[in-house]
Amino acid sequence: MPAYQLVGSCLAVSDRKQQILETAAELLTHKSFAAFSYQDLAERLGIRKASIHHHFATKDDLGVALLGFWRERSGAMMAELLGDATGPGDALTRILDRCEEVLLDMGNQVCPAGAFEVDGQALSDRVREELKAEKLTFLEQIAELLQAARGAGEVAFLGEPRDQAATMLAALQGARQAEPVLGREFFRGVVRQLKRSLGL
Amino acid sequence: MPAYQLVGSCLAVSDRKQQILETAAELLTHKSFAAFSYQDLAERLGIRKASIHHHFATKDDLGVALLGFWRERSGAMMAELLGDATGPGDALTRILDRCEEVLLDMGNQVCPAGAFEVDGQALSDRVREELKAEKLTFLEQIAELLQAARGAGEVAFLGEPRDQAATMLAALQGARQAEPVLGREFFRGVVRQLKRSLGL
DNA sequence: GTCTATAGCGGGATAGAC
DNA sequence: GTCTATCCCGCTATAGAC
Repeated sequence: MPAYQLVGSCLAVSDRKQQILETAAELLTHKSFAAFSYQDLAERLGIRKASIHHHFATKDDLGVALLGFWRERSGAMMAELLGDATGPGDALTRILDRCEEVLLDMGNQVCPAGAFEVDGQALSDRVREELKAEKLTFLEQIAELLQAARGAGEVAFLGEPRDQAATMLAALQGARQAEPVLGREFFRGVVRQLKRSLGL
Repeated sequence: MPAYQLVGSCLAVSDRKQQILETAAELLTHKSFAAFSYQDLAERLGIRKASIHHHFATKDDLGVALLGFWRERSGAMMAELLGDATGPGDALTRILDRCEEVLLDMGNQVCPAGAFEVDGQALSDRVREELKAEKLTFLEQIAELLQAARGAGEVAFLGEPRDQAATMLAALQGARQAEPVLGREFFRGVVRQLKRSLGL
C-alpha cells in the first residue's frame, strides 16, 4: 500500500507540497533554479520561508523533486503530442510548435532541463546527475523520432539522428537564453529555421 | 588627442585596469557575469576587493567595460579568421572550428555575449543594451558570410541567412550551456552537425 | 592606488513557540 | 504546519587611513 491516498481526484501526500512544486515550476519558467529564492516562493504562496523548509528541507531537495515533477509533466505532454500525430514527421512539427508556444508564454514545459542547465557548474552533484538523466532521455526520444521520420521520407537531414537532435535541443536552449536580450522574434526565427531545415 | 598614451607597446590608461579586465575576461570563460565576484577577481590578482572598486566603481561599469574589451578581442579574431580564409565557406569552417577549440578550452572568445546572456533578466539595462548591440553585430556578420557562401555554391541551407545564422549561434550558445552537464562530446556533436548540415 | 573595516542586503538554513 | 526570530554566509559598495 502506497504512502499516499486518493482524496477526491488529487494526491494527498501533502496538498501544500504539491502546491509548492507547482508554484516553483511556474517560477522556473521565468527565472533559473539558482535565481529564484525561498522568499520568492513564500511571497507567491502567502506563507513564510520557514514553512517551505518544512516541506523541502534544503533547496537541493526541492531541485530534485522539481525535476521529478517536470519529468512527469513533460512525459505527459510528449505522450499527448505523439498520440495526436499522424506520423513521426508530424510529431516533430507538433513538438516544435509546442516549444514555441510554451517557451514564449510560460517557459520550458516541453524540456524543463533548460532552466536548470543555466546554472551549470553551480548545481550540486545530485541535481546535475538527475538533470543529465532527464536530458538524455529527452534527447533519445527526439533522435528516434528523427530517425523514423527520415526513414519514412518525411524529413531530410545529414549525419547521425543523435547529432541532429543535440543540435536542435541546443538551439532551442540557446534561443530561450537569448530571448530576454534579443526579443521574441529571434526565438521565432530559430524555430522557423529548425522546421525549414528539416523540410517540415 | 586621445586620453591615453603609448608606453612601450601597451596602453597606459592604467595597467592595473587592463589587468583587471583581462582577469575578468578569463573568469567569464568559466562562470557567468553574475556568477563571479569582486572577491574572485581580487584573489586572482592578489589585491583587495576595494582596490577593484577604485578602477570600476560598480560591477555594472565593469560589465560595460568587459563587453567593450571583448568586442575588440573578438573583432580581431574574426579579422584574423577572415583574412586567412580562401572564401566565405572556408571562413565559416574556420569560425566553427575556432568556436570548438575556444569554447572547450577557454570559453567563448569568439562571441563573448554568451557569458552575459546567461544572466538574462538579471542584467541592468545598460549592460543588456550593450550586449544586444554586440550580439546583433556578430549575427549580421555570420548572416553575410552565409549568404556569400551560398551564392558561391560553397554551402547549402534553406530559408533566410539571418534565420540560419540565428539558429547556429543559438545552438552554440545552448551547447556551451549544456557542456557542464552533458560533457564535451555533446558540444562536439553539435559543432559537427552544424558543419555537416551546411555541407562543409 | 591600495589598504582595513564596515555597512547593508538577501540568500539558505535552524530553533523553538504555538 | 506554520509562525517569529535568528544565525551565518557571500555579495556589492562605501568611508577613511596610509
